[in-house]
Amino acid sequence: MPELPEVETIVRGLKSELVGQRVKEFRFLSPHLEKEQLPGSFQPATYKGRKILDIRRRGKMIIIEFEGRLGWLVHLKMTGQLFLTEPECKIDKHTHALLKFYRLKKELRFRDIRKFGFLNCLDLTQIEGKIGNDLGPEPLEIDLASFKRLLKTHGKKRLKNWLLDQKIIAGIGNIYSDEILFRAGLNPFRLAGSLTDREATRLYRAMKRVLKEAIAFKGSSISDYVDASGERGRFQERHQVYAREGRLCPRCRQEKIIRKKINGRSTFFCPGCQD
DNA sequence: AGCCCATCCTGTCCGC
DNA sequence: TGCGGACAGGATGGGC
Repeated sequence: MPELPEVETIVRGLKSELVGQRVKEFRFLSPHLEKEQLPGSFQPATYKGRKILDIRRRGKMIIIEFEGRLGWLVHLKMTGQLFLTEPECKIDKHTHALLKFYRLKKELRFRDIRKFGFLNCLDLTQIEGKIGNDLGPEPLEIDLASFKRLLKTHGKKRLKNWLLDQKIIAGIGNIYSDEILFRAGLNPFRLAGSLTDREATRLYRAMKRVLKEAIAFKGSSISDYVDASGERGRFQERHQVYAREGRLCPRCRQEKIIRKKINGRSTFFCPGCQD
């Protein structure tokens, strides 16, 4: 479900309400998250009485830091949600974990229809190790020269796959890769190493612009995504190509948006003005 | 090395 | 209305 802009929106919302709050209770509501805990994980009871010190994002991962170097490493995958709600609000069968606080009336819930997501209870050192090994740089922090270098070092990959590869750049998913390539006017089948210097600069600027704009609109809500307060995003109204097969291209107004599969993922683009 | 496909799981939508 | 198949924001691993 969520990509960088959605995860960033969730993290900002959670951070503003939860930093400084002390845990009264943490429990799993269904067996699957508990069963998937990695070796060396902490029991939920370990978290009781600890304050939340920080909440941050790395790529599409969410890291919640508790006192005593305890953490949560959360990935929402396709349908995961992490949101605050009133305790009276009904808990359905897709809600898998619950966190209550002493002072805050609202509770934090982890809900995930397809169960692809994870919530791992680990030591901060383990979390940082996992993240450091698996993820490429942040798209909103990388500089132009490093970006161009990455295009060359993974030059045989198609642009679509290059953008989706979390080890190259962390945080972009299927919606934003299409929107970025449209904004840059680049064909998703092009090889990363084939871009001219000017095209590479265009891609870099499109990436920053699309992601920043999407964050300003609080992400895209296609079906399940909601932010930390359960609100939907509005960037889906600004999508130029994603899920707009058959519609007239908003740039050239000549060709229609088409859909092709790349690596099993639906890819939407304009065959006229994306070369 | 990189592409394609299946896989994890549940829900929705579309055509017959 | 029911049923089967395709598809969905992610990531991984096997085969080619």
